[in-house]
Amino acid sequence: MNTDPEGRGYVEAARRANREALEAMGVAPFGYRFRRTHFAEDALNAYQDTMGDRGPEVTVAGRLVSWRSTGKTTFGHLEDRSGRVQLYFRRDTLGDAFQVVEHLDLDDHIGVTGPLFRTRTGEVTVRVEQLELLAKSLKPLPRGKVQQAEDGVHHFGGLTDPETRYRQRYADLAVHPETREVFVLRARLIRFLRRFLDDRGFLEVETPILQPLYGGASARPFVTHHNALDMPLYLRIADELYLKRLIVGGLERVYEIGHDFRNEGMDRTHNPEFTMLECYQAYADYTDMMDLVEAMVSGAVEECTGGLTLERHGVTLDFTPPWPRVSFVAGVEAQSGLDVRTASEVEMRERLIEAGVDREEAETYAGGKLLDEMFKRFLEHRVVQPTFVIDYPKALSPLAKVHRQDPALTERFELLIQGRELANAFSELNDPDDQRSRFEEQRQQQVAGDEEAQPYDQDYVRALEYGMPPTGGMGLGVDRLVMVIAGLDSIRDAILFPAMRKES
RNA sequence: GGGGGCGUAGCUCAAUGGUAGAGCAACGGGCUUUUAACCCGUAGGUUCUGAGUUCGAGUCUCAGCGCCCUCACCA
Repeated sequence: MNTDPEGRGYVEAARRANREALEAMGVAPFGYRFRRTHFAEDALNAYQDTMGDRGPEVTVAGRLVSWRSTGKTTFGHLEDRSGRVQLYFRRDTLGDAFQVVEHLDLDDHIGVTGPLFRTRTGEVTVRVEQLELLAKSLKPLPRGKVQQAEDGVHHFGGLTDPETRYRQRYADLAVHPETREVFVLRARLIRFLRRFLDDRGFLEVETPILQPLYGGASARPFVTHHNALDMPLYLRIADELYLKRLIVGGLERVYEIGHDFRNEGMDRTHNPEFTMLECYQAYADYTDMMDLVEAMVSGAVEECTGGLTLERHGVTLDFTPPWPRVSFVAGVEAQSGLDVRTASEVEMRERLIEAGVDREEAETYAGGKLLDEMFKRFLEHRVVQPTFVIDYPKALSPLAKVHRQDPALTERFELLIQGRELANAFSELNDPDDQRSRFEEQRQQQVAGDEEAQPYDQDYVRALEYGMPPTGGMGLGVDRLVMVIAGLDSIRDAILFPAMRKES
């Protein structure tokens, strides 16, 4: 590569030469402000065919996304957040200003003014009479060519490398309107979730992200250090215990939308920091939370897509309530032939091995882990349509209340869609003595080497001792809901800046 | 963490172990209604990094870095 002293290539050197040429003729390469009268989309709509060659004058601003010079004439497209509009630059219209046009580059930000007309090929276009350079682009975006044909939009080249798309999300967004659309949809979804809960009397709150003691889920935390206090702090793995303290405090209905942090593996459905919605409702139980989730998620799908069905990989997902409710025990038994409440661990392990689990691996399963494997193997991945799996075994659910009709079970449900957990909810355990003994169990597991065991939170037990009303609680993975609604296969496509290794 | 794949021009990709190429982008010239504009010409490379095998490595071997897929764990 023929580089200048700063290590840039010849392509960038050419843009810098253009910048210098513009500065030499008194054109500032970076403006301060610009007032537009129309977005691109509005400009297109402002033209009527009866107007002929002299449509209304518009002032638009945006980034140059295409550029075709034919000598004394140049065509290009300007893109703003609403879309694109074609620009037409004529030497005899612009006079001396045409020299500026000759030093523009693809990706520059400009503002232009002029009347609308329709070209010979039928496209509504701005005949540029005034031009202002707003920001010079010194580095070309990795832009492919786009051809709009009758059978759809065709892409030629462009930014396709996933690593570059995530690391340089700004370039991905600048080049791909469809990427911008995902995050517009994400914002609309979160706005809907807030409004939904606000309308039902839930109070939005903020609880600590830096915590002296983490809890509320089983996961390994990130640890940091507070210098002034000289003590370790943990990034929260869940909001749960703080939100329930607020229920004790009488706020009755609270929710929080924020980031949780879990120091675990990353893959297509896991990012180390992710967005969780948790909400808690006093005097409610898990059946109330099921109604809430059903209304909230189906409402979100309708808000974002206009309908209640989604096409995903050839399957139609139907969000029309009510959704099927399958009991954990019956669902696993239907596929495995075993009732997990009465079957022996040996029987369950043998059944898993028959189903294809490695024998050596299966021999290590016991207790809650074994039940979890039975669930994963015989139920979870088979659930495609929105479905509530309800009444989980007690061993799997240390924070949930015991089922009022079966002491082996808890009042808990998960919402599954496409074989994935989207939400998890309980009738919350509010007996402080019971909670204390469950923390004791966790402490023993921690001593035994379980790095995900939950630490004993004495302050939380103290709060429960003051009396927490019966409460229904729910947590929902917002990134995963975005994935479902936007049809994304990787959580990285639902997060603007997904976690990446340090760039070398 | 285990297994598999990939890394070449600004972008997208080629190249039997034998002179590293193409399209687009860039630069120069031409063209006053084009739209993947077109025509003529020019330039552009530490083939991810480092060792090794070889007369000779983009290609083969080893190590490292990064990304993707997959399995395990977790939402």
